[in-house]
Amino acid sequence: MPAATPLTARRARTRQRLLDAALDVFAEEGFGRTTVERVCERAGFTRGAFYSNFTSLDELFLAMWEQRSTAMVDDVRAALAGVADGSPDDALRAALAAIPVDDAWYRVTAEFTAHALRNPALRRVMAARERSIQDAVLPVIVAALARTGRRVTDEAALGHALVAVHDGTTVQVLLEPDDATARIRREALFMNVLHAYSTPITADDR
Amino acid sequence: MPAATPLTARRARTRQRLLDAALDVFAEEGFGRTTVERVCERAGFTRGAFYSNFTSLDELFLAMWEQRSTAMVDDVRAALAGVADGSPDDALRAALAAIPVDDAWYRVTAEFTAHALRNPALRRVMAARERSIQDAVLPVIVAALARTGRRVTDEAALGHALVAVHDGTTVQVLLEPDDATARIRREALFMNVLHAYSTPITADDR
DNA sequence: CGTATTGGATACGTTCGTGTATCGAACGTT
DNA sequence: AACGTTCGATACACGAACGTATCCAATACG
Repeated sequence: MPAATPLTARRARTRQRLLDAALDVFAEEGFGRTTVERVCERAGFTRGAFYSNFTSLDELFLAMWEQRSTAMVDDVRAALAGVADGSPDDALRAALAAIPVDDAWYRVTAEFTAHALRNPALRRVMAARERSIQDAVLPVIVAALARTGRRVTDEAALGHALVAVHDGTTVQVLLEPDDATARIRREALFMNVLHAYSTPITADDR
Repeated sequence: MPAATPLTARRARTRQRLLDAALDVFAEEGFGRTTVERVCERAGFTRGAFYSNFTSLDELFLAMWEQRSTAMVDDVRAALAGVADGSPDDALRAALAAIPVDDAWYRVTAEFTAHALRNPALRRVMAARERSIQDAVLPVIVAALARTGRRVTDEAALGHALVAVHDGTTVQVLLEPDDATARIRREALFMNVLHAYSTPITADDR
């Protein structure tokens, strides 16, 4: 008889269904307009189920966000790791182009970020995520660049630049759903930034 | 006796007070959690005043947003126009660094953008703003670059890249309030992008 | 200076979401 | 197979925000 939460299989299932529903509803209704009731009905439960699994909507959101956030980082990391020892620039460009542009996830993240700016504790959560993105993605980028014969000059600066470009261009792509130009410009900007923050390794280096 | 809205001086004053209050409250409470009541009490009115000036909270928000948005664009344009015929790179860099990073405005815009992705009409509003930014800012940038001896290769691409970098780095600066590094990185990235999308004009050009 | 009109305040009924307290049913353990 | 435990449903009381309908006061106009 565990003291806090037994966490049986059944419990885990409904918890996950609530988490999944949360992403959908938060994306559809918006961060501030989301209610406990709608999340529950989306998950096929009543509020009773919710209150026996979470204590507040904030708690549910945070749990959902952490889960999805780490999953996203893993996805990106995997996509970039796949570059391996292929052809030079094009493989890298293709890998960057494969980074998913997810409508629902963007909305949730953007609104949560805005919200986090009001709350020191949440701001720390966002800062931590930024760090974990850097930690997970940068090594892979550096390695991929090395395979194309380039050495990164300032890793931290490159990391932040890539995140900024990613975030900034994601909106543009989403706002122009049927304009392929946006995606192309995005990829080009990614490559330009990679280029700006690295130098070719020549034979006489070092 | 005008048919629609007489728009007397008194009316205009309370309208403006409501618009000003709207920015504050939307920034503080968030897009979804903002209520008519709070906006009114912030402006020093009751709901009666509101409903005799606007028909819905959405209408108030849009009016406020258009007003502020064009004001912001004008500010940026003015800041960049000031580069005039000064010293080369540094003046441009200083001008870019002077672009305001406004906490409240960022929150409002970010949340509104997320919301606009759900509504075709609003999405068009955002797209129009993007265009007006390009139209207002690009010529000034191109001119400033020309004074430093550089010619822009792809104006549209540069415009979108600058907006993306602006948006992406603004969050980073706001999330790290007391870290000067973020601002410096921001400026550096701006300059790198300007550099990537332009070439030096040499004597043998053309 | 007086009167008509407009702008904003007050009062009201309604809807919607919340959180708690209670109850019934599915689970798994021996 | 029976029984105790846990999970989720149902019922309830409360509060918040909305939008309208009505009323009083400030303003503009003759």
